[in-house]
Amino acid sequence: MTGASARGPRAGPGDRSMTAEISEYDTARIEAKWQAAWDQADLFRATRSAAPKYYVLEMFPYPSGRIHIGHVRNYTMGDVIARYKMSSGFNVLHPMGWDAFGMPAENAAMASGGHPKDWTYQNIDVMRGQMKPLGLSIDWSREFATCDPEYYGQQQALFLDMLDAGLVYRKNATVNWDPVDMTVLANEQVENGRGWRSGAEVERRELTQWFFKISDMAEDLLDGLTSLKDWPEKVRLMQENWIGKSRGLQMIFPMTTPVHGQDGIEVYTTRPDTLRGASFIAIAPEHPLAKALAEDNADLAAFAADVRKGGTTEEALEKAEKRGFDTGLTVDNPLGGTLPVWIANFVLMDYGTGAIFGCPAHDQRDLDFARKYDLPVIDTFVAVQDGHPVTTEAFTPPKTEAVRWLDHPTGLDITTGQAAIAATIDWAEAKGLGTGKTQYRLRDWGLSRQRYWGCPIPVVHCDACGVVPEKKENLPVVLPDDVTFDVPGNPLDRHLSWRDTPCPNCGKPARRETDTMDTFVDSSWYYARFTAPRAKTPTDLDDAAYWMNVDQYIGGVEHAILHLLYSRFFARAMGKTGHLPQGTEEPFKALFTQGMVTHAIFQTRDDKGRPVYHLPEDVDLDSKTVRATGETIEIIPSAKMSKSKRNVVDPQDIISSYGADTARWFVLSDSPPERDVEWTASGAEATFKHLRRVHRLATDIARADRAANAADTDLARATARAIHEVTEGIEGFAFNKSVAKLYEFTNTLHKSDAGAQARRDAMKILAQLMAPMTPHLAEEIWSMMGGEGFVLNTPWPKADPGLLVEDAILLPIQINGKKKSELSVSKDMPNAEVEALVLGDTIVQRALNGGQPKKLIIVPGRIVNVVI
RNA sequence: GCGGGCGUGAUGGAAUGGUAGACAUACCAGACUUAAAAUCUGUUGGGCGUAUGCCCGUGUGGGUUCGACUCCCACCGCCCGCACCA
Repeated sequence: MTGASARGPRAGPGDRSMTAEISEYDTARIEAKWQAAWDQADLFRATRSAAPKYYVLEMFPYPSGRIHIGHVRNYTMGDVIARYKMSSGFNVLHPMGWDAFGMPAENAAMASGGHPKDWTYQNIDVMRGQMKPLGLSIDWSREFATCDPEYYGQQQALFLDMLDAGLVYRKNATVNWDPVDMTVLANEQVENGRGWRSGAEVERRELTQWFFKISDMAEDLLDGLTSLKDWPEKVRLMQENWIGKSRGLQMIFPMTTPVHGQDGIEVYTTRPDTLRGASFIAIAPEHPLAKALAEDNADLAAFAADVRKGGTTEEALEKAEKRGFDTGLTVDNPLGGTLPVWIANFVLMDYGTGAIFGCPAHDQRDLDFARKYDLPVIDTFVAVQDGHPVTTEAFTPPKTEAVRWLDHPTGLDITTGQAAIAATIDWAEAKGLGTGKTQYRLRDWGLSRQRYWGCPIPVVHCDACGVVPEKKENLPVVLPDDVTFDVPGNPLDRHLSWRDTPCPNCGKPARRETDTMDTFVDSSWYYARFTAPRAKTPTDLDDAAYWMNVDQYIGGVEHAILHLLYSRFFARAMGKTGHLPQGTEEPFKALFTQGMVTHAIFQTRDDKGRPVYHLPEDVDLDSKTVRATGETIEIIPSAKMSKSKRNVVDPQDIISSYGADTARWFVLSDSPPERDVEWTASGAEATFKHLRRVHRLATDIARADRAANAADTDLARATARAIHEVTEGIEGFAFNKSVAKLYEFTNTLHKSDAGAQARRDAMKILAQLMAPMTPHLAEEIWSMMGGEGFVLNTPWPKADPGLLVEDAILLPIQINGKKKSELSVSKDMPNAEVEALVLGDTIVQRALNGGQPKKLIIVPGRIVNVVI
């Protein structure tokens, strides 16, 4: 009997309606049915009990308006983990919320009227409505948006406690200022030195702003990275570089003639070993000395103002030429002689001391500067072999490479930069010239935004008392609703009845702070809030102690630095202010960064050669033409989805044509989760067909009636292997491999000649294994097979170890490392017997041609290699 | 410039020192059909050969090893992150 003939009766035209009723894979009906059943059973509510917990979290979305297929991939991955852990006996916390403050809401209000609040909450409703049909195992009872006063009020409480603990302060800082929109712009909002909305030339302006003291924790944040074993190496490295620890020397060059009360310039350098090569001092245009000099030097003031224009973007800085202004002042060089003091556009005020010594021979920037302004170039070391003086390229070998030192103050001859630096710091400290100092590139986190749609900073400015924290009982400081966006600038500044308020300290008239918080603040502690989203304090320590930390965090790699670093800072800050228990300093135990969903772009060109984009449904892929016009299309594969390129796939369309399970299965299949996955119409279609095949197979198996037979054991073995391999794939975040194994197992089951009961048992296991990926279909099959309760509540299957080991194995035989033959042997056959069988193999004998092998390597149970 | 990653059939990918190409897509062929679709079955890395078979093949060149997609060195190409950080 063949597998094919054993399948149930095929539906002929006559009995079509009957068959349709029983066996049709009706996704709309099946998915709605099971989602309702889960809701009814309140299956996803996270509850505390004696059982172990598992907290799985996907980065919450910004409510931009519609969900994207990329969101589907992100949440499906989390859902696979969540459902797998639920079936494995864990209390699972799998919440969802909205990162709801931010500029797009205000921009929408400016562009088309309306209110940011309405825009945001409407978007949330739409997106929640799009997410629910996906059948995610989310505890919706914990949902919140960061723009809920209930949430941001607690954030204000947190802010006040951090202020109290000295973790927040105010200082002047240079920012990108858009003079038309009258607001501070983030670096990424500056394009070619112009504001991205207004097109106005951006200025660098100094404003008093609020800062979190993240730099205080630089060392701890760096240290903590080593414990994050389940984070991608890449992300840890990016954070390490961002923190940017360096060791150097801080020293003062005395002014030859003190001016404006300054008798020295303090300099920081990581290359004190090149001190002898110093040929000038360069200070930042914002350096106090430069500012003092500018007061009575119009040319200098003009230079500083000119340099300040053009923003602080990377591109602007990269293109900027090295420019300097000679102050005419000099400092004394401790090694003898004097050095001229210049103001230079490439020296940053907020790193180190805002002043450097220039060593043109061993720094390309300094060399460019020296050549331009005709300053000396002094070699301090040369290559050990054929060393030659620096001409047009600075000599900057790795610090680990040994070089020959010329007339070094510490008397060094041949040694590495590393060793020379250490020696010079010791030497300088002994001579009292300076002190060794550790610097971090990480700067304090400026959180002030001159914006309406953000969390108000809960302080009041009083003429008498200064900056006064709002009283906790007055929280939340709620955003006023009656604002307009028809005038540039921050509406809070213009809203007098909101802005003017009595001082919480003395009661006299005072003004509220009108800056709001950076939206990164909102997302820096939401994971903690999810453990007790309705608590009257930022967190509930008992709940936090049970649920924290996040066991698996999943999101885009674009948040590798800022969001994840800020969250790590906040977890520490919340610990210090008593809002999180011990052991939560690293809030995300494991991190997974998933790839994007991409889609081909179909384009033609207009008569001017500009690209014209076409929707996938408008092109014919066989002939590679546009259906309507017959023009030949260019296909750009694997491009990031973008509305303007017309290659966006709307999850809702997919769900309505194929169902949620198809969308979920597709985004998990083929590509490894960390890599991009290409959405193709044929792939989606094929996925649907496969699920329909599984459904039909289940229908057939439910009806079939065949006696137990010898094939039952084979099927049991295949089942055990499937359990083992699918589980391994899920545990190892290789969902594509689990999907492949499920295909394979389905094919095996389909072709199996096993008896009805054996096939039913295998089908039940298949339903269990598919459940994390395609939960609706899995529940449907589970119930068709007579399974009890929900498949989700059924303990995850365990592979019988006895069935995983094969008694007889096919042992490959290699000749000189190439597979030429194979041998069927029992798994634990002694090597001597294997050797005899190998040597008796006809192909081996032919190759040996009567001779003896040079060597015979037997790897028991794996392979044999005959070396001739 | 600095740091990191990747390179395997027509395509997405599998194999992390042991049978390269699992699984899927696409293509082709066959069955069913008046026909098409759907469904089912099968083939498909390249070359030589009637064939048992043989040779080549994981970006390129070299090395280590009985054995290399996998480890090491050099190069080429692509991608990502950071960057006047002294």
